Amino acid sequence: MKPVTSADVAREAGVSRATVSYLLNNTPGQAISGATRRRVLDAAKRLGYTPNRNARALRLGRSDIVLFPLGEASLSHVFAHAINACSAALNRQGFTLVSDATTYPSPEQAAGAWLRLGPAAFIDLILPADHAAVVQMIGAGIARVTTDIEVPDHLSAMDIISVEARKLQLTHVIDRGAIEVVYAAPRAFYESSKRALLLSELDAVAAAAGVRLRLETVETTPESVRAAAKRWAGGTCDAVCGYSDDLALPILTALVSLGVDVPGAMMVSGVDDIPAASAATPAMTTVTWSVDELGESLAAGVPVAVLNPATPVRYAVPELRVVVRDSTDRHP
Amino acid sequence: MKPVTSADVAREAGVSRATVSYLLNNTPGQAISGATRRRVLDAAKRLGYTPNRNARALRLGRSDIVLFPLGEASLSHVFAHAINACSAALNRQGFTLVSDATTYPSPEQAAGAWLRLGPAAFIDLILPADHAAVVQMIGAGIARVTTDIEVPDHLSAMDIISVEARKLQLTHVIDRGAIEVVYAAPRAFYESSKRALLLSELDAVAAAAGVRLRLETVETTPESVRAAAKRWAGGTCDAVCGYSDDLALPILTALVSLGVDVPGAMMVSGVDDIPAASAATPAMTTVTWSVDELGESLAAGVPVAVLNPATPVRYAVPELRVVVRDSTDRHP
DNA sequence: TGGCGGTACTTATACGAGTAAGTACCCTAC
DNA sequence: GTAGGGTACTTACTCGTATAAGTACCGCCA
Repeated sequence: MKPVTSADVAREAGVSRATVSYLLNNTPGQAISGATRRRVLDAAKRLGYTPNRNARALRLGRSDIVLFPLGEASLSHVFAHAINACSAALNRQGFTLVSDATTYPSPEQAAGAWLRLGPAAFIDLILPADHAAVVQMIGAGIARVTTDIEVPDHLSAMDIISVEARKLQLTHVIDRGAIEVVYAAPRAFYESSKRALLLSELDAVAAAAGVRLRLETVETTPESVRAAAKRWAGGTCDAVCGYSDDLALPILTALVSLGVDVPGAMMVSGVDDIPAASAATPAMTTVTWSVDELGESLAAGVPVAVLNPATPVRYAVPELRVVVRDSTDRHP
Repeated sequence: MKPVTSADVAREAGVSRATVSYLLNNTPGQAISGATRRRVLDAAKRLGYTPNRNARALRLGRSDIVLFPLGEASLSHVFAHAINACSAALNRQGFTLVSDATTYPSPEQAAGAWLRLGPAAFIDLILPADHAAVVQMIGAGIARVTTDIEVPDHLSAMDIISVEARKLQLTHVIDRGAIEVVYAAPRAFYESSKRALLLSELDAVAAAAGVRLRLETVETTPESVRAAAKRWAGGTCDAVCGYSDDLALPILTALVSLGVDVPGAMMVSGVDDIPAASAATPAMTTVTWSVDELGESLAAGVPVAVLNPATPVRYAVPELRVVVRDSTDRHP
């Protein structure tokens, strides 16, 4: 069964291909009689005509694909919702959002795969500006939609947002009266390039508040978490900030099972707002951001960017906020 | 800056476009001299030539895009890894895997977006066979790669896998000596179409083992989880199976904080193996499946399917397995 | 010396859409 | 009665690639 082309529709309706095209795209400045219009629309529907995407993209010189590289962030609930909102908005405008959850072995391979996809635009949230793929895509005339955040070399906007989230997380426990705070993160983080920035920013927050901040390496394993919890239970610190909910939640349950009073003796908070955080005992405080807003503003930026690929379109990132729950519910 | 076409390369190398095309695709049965080969390759590299994806797809009648609709499953860690494995394998074969994490308001809208994307093949794991999008895509000649699982109407292969996972979960606690089991799931599940199948299958497992099985509605909220935990703590059941780790983990911590001995007095298990499950106190038993295998076999199916879109390619689903941890570590 | 076969190309066409430019017809106004 | 202008179309070309069919040249053998 051959796909139906506009020529088939034209033949069926007894008109030329041009008429079909003008009509279906309702091109301005083209007069088409009511009778013809009806015949053509009827034929198109009867044959089940769908325009060939590749032919159209070839002719117009651009596709309707918008690429959203996700990288490691793919696992986040926050992102999943942002993508939904963004995709819905883009569909309304005739674009197709493609989110790529693949983590490529090298920037070059990512660039290859993404260029092959031939998107009209890409959303740059998790990529550093000097990433090989970004450079190549801009070179290929693909429109870039990015944040209005000032981003240093080798870092992505997401890295900056991520740092801001952790600053907010720390500020929150300090506001709630923490005097000595432990910051717990997995080794993988301490070895990543984002480390330096986050550490200096956190130190600055702690110093400004006159609070003692200690960094510790804790893995998402029962042994590591339990050993850490035992240390802290016998120590002097009064708040633990986990690098993510995935880490903070086990820490919370380990402390509770050791008989530590949370939040009375020790506050615990995470980042991400995974579903299990809200229902934990005690419910865990975490940091999140309003994502529908993000999806909408991403989508809004795309048509603008596509019409003028040379200048990147920048959108505002929605504000981060602390979801205050029992695990830090202590009044200073 | 105009994109470089094969005509540009041909002019630069002083040959015809056909020669460039034959050479770059190393078409069998075409003789090209060493000198020409070098000139063309050199020109292509110097100009930075990349074939226009849309033109190629138009000419060949198929694109190199493979679509993987994710739906609600997008949140699962298991999937994220399967996608990575699959994408890597497909890249090696010249395809681009596009995973769509969007949850569309209607099957028709999903169909629209996916057809616009114009994939050569799609991976059917989360879609029911009678889904409007599946029907339309097959009608459009898009190759379908699917599992060898027998799937009833209105259900997807993922639904079946999901049921098998829960059967395994239940079987495990029964093997460990459970006598009276509570199955906890959110209201959303009980209202979904998968409900009937899962419930009858679970009942069959319980009946065969002579075990009492009770179904309860529990939401992922602190109130709901705590109320349920309190009920069970004062009751007679000795195992709780949560519909997902997101639900089971809060249940586990709520029981522990009520002083219930897990697994001594009550076993707890989930499904998905989220990171926090492994590090919880006690570490939580869950069900997962080996995903690299899945990614590989999906990828292997694609080239076959693309060459012969009429007959769907079926791949075997990797086996589910219980990740046994402390929360069910009791010997019968 | 003419024909055959191989090498190394080129010419020409198709894929399916969008759109500028042309044409045929009718109606109105001078 | 014909020039002008609108309506309702059609013709013809274009996008960048793949490939069937053609051509030109060389060497070899009968």
